[in-house]
Parts: sequence; C-alpha cells; structure tokens
Amino acid sequence: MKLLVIHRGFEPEMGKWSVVGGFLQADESPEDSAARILKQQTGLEGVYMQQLKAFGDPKRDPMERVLSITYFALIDIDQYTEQLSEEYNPEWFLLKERPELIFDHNKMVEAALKKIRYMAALHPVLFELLPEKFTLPHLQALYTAVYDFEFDKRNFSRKVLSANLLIKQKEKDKEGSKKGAYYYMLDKSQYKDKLQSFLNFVPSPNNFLL
Amino acid sequence: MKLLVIHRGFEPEMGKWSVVGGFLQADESPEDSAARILKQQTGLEGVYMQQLKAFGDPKRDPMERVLSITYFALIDIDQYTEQLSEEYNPEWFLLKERPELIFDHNKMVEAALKKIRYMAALHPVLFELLPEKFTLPHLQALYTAVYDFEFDKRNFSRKVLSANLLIKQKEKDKEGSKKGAYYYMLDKSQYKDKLQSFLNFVPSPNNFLL
DNA sequence: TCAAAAGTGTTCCAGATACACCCATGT
DNA sequence: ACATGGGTGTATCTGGAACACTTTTGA
Repeated sequence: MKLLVIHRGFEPEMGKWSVVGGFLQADESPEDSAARILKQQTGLEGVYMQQLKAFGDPKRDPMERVLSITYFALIDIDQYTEQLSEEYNPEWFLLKERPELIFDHNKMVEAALKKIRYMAALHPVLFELLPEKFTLPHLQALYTAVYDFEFDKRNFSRKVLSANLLIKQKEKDKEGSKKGAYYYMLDKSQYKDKLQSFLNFVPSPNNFLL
Repeated sequence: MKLLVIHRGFEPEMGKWSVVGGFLQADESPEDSAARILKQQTGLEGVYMQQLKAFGDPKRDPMERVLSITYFALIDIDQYTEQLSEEYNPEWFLLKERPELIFDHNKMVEAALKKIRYMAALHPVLFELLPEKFTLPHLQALYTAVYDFEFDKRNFSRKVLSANLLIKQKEKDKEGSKKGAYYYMLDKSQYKDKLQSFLNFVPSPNNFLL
C-alpha cells in the first residue's frame, strides 16, 4: 500500500513533500477542483475520489489562513503507470515508509487510512481496485496490504465468495504460481446493490477501527 | 427525533427556515466557529459536534459563492430546555415533518441522518444522549426513534447488556409504568474503550445504511 | 521429485433471531 | 381485579474462527 506525494511547487515549504493540493477557483466545486488539481500535478484522471474532511485550524499554514477540503482516492498503481506525469515529481512511497510531510498533511494521511479501513471492513470497496480479472490470492494480498494483517485463506475465500459478487472464470492466472489461480470477475449487477450493504469483510476480533 | 432549525437572519432568504449557520472568522477554527454560531443563534453550549461534510457547489447560494463546512450534534432536548434562547426563533420539528429548508440544507440534514444511523449501528454513541440514569425502555425508545423501527425488547436488552457498558442501579423509574423500570448508568471506564469498538447495535437484516 | 502456491472441508462456538409468559403495582 | 408496561428464557440458525491436508505443475 503506497501513498502518492509531490514536491510542493510554491512557497512556503516549496520543494518539500506534500499531499497533492491546490486552490479552489471561483466557479468550481470542490470535487471538480480536486480532480483538476490531481490531473495538473500528477496526470491522473478519471479517478474516483471521496471527500475526507475539512481541515481549518487557523495556524495550520503558518503564512496565511488556508482551509483545506481533503479528498482521497484508491487506485491500482499498475493500471495508471502510463498516466503518471513527472511535472511535480510525484512519487509513490510505501505508506509505512513515507517521508515527513508538511503542515498537517500527516494527519490527513492518517485520517484517510482510518477511513479506508473502516469502509473496507464493511463494504466491498477494495474489489473495485483490481483489474477486470483477478484471482483470490490477489484480492487477499490487497486486504493484507490495507490491514497489515494475514488473513486465513480458507476463511477469506469462503467469506468473499459468500457475498455472491464474484464470478469464477475458466482461465487461470499462471503468473503467481505453477498451479495457477482461477480468475474471478465482479458481478456488476449484484455489485451496485451490495456496495452499500453491511458485510464484515474483516474478522471481528481484529479491531481495525481504532 | 427532532431537528432544530432557525429563521434565517439575513438576506438572501431572510426569515425562511434554515439550519443553524454563520460565517467563519479570521482567527477561528471551523469547530470553534460552529460552537460560537450555535451559541449565538440558539443559546446551546457545550454540545459535542462532529464534522459532517463540506458543501461547496458554486451555485448552492444563488447570491454569492459560499462554502459550508457542516457539523451536526445529537442532544437530549429535555436536558437543554433551559439553554434554548429565542433570539433567532429556533424551533424543534419532528424530523419527518420538518419544513422545507433553504438552499441545500435538506441535503445536509439527510446526510447527517444517514451518518448518525451508520455510526449508531456500530458504536454505542446513543448511550451518551440520555440522562445520567436511564432505563432500558428509555434507551430502546431512542433507538426506535433513530431507526424508525420496532426492536424486540428481549433481544434488545440482551444485546445492550452484553456490551458490559451499563451498570444496573437499585432504584427504579416509576414515571413510565406502575411496575417501574430499573435505572442504568454508563460504565465510563469501559465506555471509552468500547466507543470505538465494532458492535452491531442494530439487527442486521434491516439494512439501514442505504 | 520436489518446492511452491492453490484449493478445499469440518468442527466448534458466539451471536442473532423468533417467540410467549410471568411480574409488580397503581388505579 | 385488572390493566399496563417491565422483565426474563429457550430453541434454532447463521456466520465466524481455527485448523491441515491434497492438488497441480514448472523447474
């Protein structure tokens, strides 16, 4: 699980590591603004973003009063390698090894991680991240990355399949192993109904919501 | 379950029903601002508020560009009757029978209700709303109000008590019935630990998260 | 033939649900 | 005595958790 950061392009703290960010324009909604700024600074486009929280402490930027309405997105790095532009030197860091960020950006990242874990424990949002065809070991690796926890593959597959969201394919992925793992695809019709539903995708004794 | 609204005190839409709201001052955090405005317009003070969402559509206020960072709070009306001041004619409406609100304030209320139901299904947040001593029928009535759903009292009491958050008192409340219902108090020591924990306070077949 | 990853089944337990009767007491 | 609301117990079922062996096949 990685975090995309950029070298800040203006003062103060120019050149230091920062979350992607910029200024809202007069006729722009916050969502549109977030999408525009993301594209300008990283090249990424067509990414589904969610509003996280507004940060507004009067002293959070020591130079002037700034309010930040933050958004986060989850993407599969591999599906966006083409798009990533170099203009602001965006860089992926392992979340655990990320550099110190300016201002309150560390708090933002922590809050986003917490929200992602919360959401993903209850809703099948992580399924969307994978390529069209993916294997169960692949999906499990994703959950392991998000929760930093090893899931039991027997229980994992039973739980995931019981949601009836996946359709088993006939082909196997032979990349990861000699035996090969069956591909699955999302059942889009089921998916929309169940996205909001109330499933525990994470074993309960592990209280990830703290 | 009721909603507190005020008569808007300035143009545009002056005098119409509106959620409590005002303008952020230069040296004020959004939280402080929300608390100040709430106090000015309703007299309510010391109320725990939570950030909901920032609303920023460029056309949401037809006169000028306004961004709103919204907060919500849950209180027990009875515990705050003294505080409620009349300056802005604040008024409690049954949530289901609330009047039409200005701008996108209806959306705000819907979003807050959704978030409250979501939170309360997983965390014992509603317990905080009651007076220091309360009865199980009282608590159950609160859940009924929030979810607009009749809970089975046998299952309800079992579930609530199994969280080990409540301490049974020796006295009974004789207001509501002839037999009287035992008072309970929150176990504050347990409470902090379990507030974040991952309980299902609402029967699962009822999918309140939609 | 062996190493490496995939796939699968069973038992046990906790928690959820549905459901009905007795208790205490003020009138 | 009776009406009103409070309190409790049981059977059943579903879903979660723990756990180990067999299968496939490329090297």
